Amino acid sequence: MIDIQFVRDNPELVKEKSEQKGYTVDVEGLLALDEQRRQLLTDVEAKRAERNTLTATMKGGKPSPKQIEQGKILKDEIQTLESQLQPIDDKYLSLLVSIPNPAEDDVPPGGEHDGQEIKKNGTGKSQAEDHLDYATARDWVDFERGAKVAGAKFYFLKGDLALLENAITQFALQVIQRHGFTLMTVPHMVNAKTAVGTGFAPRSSEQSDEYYVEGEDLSLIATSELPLTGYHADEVLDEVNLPLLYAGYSPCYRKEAGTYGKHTRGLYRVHQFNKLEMYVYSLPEKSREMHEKILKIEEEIWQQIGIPYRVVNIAAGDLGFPAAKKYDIDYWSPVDGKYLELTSCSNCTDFQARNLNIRVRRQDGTITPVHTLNGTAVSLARSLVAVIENFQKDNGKLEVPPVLRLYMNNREEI
RNA sequence: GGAGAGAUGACCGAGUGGUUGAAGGUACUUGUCUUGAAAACAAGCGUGCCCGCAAGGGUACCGUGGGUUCGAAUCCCACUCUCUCCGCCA
Repeated sequence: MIDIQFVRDNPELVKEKSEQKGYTVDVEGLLALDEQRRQLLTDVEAKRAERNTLTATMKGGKPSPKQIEQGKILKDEIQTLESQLQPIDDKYLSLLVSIPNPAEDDVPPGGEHDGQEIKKNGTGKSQAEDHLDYATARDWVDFERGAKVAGAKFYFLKGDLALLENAITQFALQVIQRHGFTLMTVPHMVNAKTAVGTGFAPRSSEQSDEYYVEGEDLSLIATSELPLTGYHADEVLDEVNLPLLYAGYSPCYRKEAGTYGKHTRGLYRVHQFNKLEMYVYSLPEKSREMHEKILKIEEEIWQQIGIPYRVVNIAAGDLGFPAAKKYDIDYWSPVDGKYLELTSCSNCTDFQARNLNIRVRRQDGTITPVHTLNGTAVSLARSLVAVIENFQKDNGKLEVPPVLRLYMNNREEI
């Protein structure tokens, strides 16, 4: 959630920034409730102070009937005030959490198509065979049987393609380990508190992309960002230990409801895929720098594998609720003749940390929310699409990118 | 899944209705002593929110949520988690 003090100090800016992200928020309503809430809180606390003073006079001895009578009156008054405060408090909180994290000033305005290309690397081929036809012909992927055992958009990877997935994972893991990330396996389900705190839609929401476990307070994770954010919930971290660099490896489960019409063929958009994720807990003043660093690591991975790509500074309207800034890396698709999203990294500033009460004790003794960042190292199903499209050889084989051969029994092609 | 025990501050650990935000200890910070360190001694040492320019004041918090009471860490109810034993099991 956003800092209420920031809203009090910058009501117009908050409104503007929210609209820029595509959210209509009731800032005036929030501030009015904030005002009411503080007034009532002051009243309640004054009454409680009265009660505390009264009970202090009754310590030990037997209270007189008169004292008890006075206590009963105070009790009623407190209850009345509290019952007035409760609904205001609830409404106040629901309005507060409806405000998205404002985009940073260097985020371009606009929506999905307004991202700003800030870099291009490598030149791609002009054409290639569609990855699904290519992989199916070689018996590397089986969507039909995936549908049989689970449903549409589920799949089996087989043989060399499954091995290639493993190779990409291993390679990426080596890269990020060199940069200081600690590998973690994580729970593949999280409770509502963690999911909502991370910024994912609550169970009741229509637009939720998560799978829920019936009868349990659990949802399947859409990314290891969820458990990795919850990992330090309700903790006060020590400044000397920051930044904390975690690498989460897990399957990601997504309903992908409402994505029809988007690029959906084959492995590009599926209900389940494995992902190696970088996650960072950072000092507030270091988070922008960390964000650039995560981007550099992602670039390093794709440069070394040899995939042509571009980097896009995502526009405000396409950022998502908790992110203040996001970079996507889009790979060159010779099949579609354009760039398609491959990875992304976000700076969520103190937004998730506020929700989940994750703070840092500074050297000077003050305590403040940390900043959290996440970035894809490799998102597997999609990485396979990028490699298949960009490494087809004339002899009908798929070249194994040189840096991956170490993890593929030194094979040069498959 | 069954039975039992438990959950208190950074940590250990007292506390079963009334100066308890919480004894005592450890750790930490500062000071005295010391050539320096250790030891010893002294002082300090939770978080959120509200009011206040500040100094400071108020309030809440002893797993979570309800309840009883003039008053709850302490009594009652529900839930969550941890530990031990049994069962099951990769």
